[in-house]
Amino acid sequence: MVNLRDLDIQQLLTLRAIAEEGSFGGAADVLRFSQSAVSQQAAALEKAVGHQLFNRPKGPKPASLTEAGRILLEHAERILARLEQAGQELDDLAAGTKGRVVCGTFQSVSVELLPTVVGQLLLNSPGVEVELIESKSNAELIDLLVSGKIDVSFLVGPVDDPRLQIIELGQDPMVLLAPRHDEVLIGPDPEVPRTAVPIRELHEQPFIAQREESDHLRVEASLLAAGIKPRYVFRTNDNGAVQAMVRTGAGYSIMPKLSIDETDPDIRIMAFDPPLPKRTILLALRKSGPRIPALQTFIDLSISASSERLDAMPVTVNAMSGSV
Amino acid sequence: MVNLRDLDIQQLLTLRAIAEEGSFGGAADVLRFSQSAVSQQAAALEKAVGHQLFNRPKGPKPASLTEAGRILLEHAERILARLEQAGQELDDLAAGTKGRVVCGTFQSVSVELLPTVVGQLLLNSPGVEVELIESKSNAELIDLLVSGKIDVSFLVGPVDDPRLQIIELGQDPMVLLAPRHDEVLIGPDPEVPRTAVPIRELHEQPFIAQREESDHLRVEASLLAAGIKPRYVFRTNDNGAVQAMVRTGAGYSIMPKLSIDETDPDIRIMAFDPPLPKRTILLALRKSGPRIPALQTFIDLSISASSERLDAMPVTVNAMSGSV
DNA sequence: TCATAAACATCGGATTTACTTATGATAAAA
DNA sequence: TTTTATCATAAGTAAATCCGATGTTTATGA
Repeated sequence: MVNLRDLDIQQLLTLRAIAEEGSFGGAADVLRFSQSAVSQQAAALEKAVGHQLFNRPKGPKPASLTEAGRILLEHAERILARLEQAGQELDDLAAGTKGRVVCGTFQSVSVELLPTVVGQLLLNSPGVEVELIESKSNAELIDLLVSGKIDVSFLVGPVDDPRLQIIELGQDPMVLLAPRHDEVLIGPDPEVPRTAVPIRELHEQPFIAQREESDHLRVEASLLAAGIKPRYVFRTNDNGAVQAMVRTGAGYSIMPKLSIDETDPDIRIMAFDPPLPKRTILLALRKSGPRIPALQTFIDLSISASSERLDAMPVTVNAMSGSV
Repeated sequence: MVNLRDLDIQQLLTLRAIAEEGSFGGAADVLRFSQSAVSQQAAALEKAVGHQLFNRPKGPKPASLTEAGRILLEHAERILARLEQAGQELDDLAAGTKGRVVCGTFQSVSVELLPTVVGQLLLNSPGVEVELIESKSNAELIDLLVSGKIDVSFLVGPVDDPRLQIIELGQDPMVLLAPRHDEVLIGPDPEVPRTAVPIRELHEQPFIAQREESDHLRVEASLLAAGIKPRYVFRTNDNGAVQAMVRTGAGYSIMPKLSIDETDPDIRIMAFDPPLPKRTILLALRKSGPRIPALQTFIDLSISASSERLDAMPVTVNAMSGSV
């Protein structure tokens, strides 16, 4: 049996060239080798496959393939074509028109930000595949990222991992969801509804809460610190359910703005006075390793989509001194 | 763009092994290389394709493929599979269960001898292809044979070409075709028809002749030498037409026995007294070059079929002294 | 018939490639 | 901190590969 390791792509190229040119010397010319080299390659190939591949009529007559040579050539053509194709696809990858991006995400990002990004990406590069892996846990996403199972991930800040490159996309404020025609928190003049609600008015009001979400725990802590204790009338993890409950007037809810379906006409969104702490939304990548262009496009689109949907990051002293 | 010549089948095997084993060291073990060799091969492959193919997490963590690596691996799998297949087909070729035999032939052989041979060959080796190239000219068949366009050819002897190996299959006698119920040449007693006709009785008899066939020219010369001049009433090159004309009683014909459809019930076949010179039927092959097993089978079957359908070769003095 | 040309094989030598072994570097795990 | 499991790198050597020159064979043409 033939041992694959003894074969060589150069030998297949030579086989093809000899078949096309009809002579060793001709093949040598197109391959930019000496005739001697082609002769030696041909001999080596024959030795490797254990069959005579070429008829070598003595004297000034053209060489031709034996039956074994024809069989091998057929396969060689396919193999060389596939190598070409592989090269082409790698080129496409480099050009950003092909590739697969596996992205870690969590619910509030999945609702609107991510669909926008993915939609724009696929619009311009139909050859690109995007796979999403959703998780509630920052830590799990970081693990997947570091281990290479995903290429990029949205995270909730702060994150400080030396293995990761962090891009701060912006801040996602917590907002109050109220029914459209609510009369309690909307302010004295229904014609000019308030855009911010004093948080002390929330005391003892009925609330729909997310269950065990870290966001929610942080919010609760903030309210408690201000001496405010909401009254929870329902708990669920389903964002849509929360929104539906609010719509019916069963209670209010406090949610990250990103999670909300802002097209819902029966819902009013209001800020807080004073504002609750905002979540920082991050995009994280491995520091090392290749970054395919499609991924870079994904990152760029994420940044631009965030600038429209998230609050800007607060300016830090360091950032200020960095410019000038 | 990737230069195919820089790629190497060993590198593809290594790529696959690394992907399967999840580590360079593991791949080295299954490939029976040192870890260093695998590392160098991986680096060389990456350089050749111009993309990083492996994620190499520092420390004791498994290596994985990058997107480029996955793309290349997909193609590598196909390429390796095709190499396997090529090896398998070459093995089949060596075993005689696959291959293509291109055979030169001429009409009288094509009628019955060849179908028998081909039928038996395909019965035992369905993977074998047989292609027939028919020509009237011995010289043309020899050219095709020497130039490698055909692998083997039936010829009419004598042939003495130093480039060819000649196998004498047997002798094909010339026979007289008469209508079944002929009353002229069949002899005095219709119940006991003669099997041989004295050639002098052919003088001035009506004959159907083949046009310009070298066989026929030889026959005519023999008859003329004996002072016999047939009367030609029809000439055609179509054997079937000749036989049909004879059947209707339009005339007799002299044909090589091999060309005749002996199953025709309306035709009587008779020898000559004295016999006309017989044609020697040969099988010719190139002296040099590989002979695939399917071809050898073809040769063997041709010899055995000929021994049933042709007269044995006359024993020569040389052949006699050769034995004992 | 003899020289020429066209084809492939082979030899010898230089260069390049591709292993192996040994060692280094890194980070997780113990 | 030490150990362990990774991969990378360096140095040396064995092998492969290529070129140039030359040899062999056969058809062609003078």
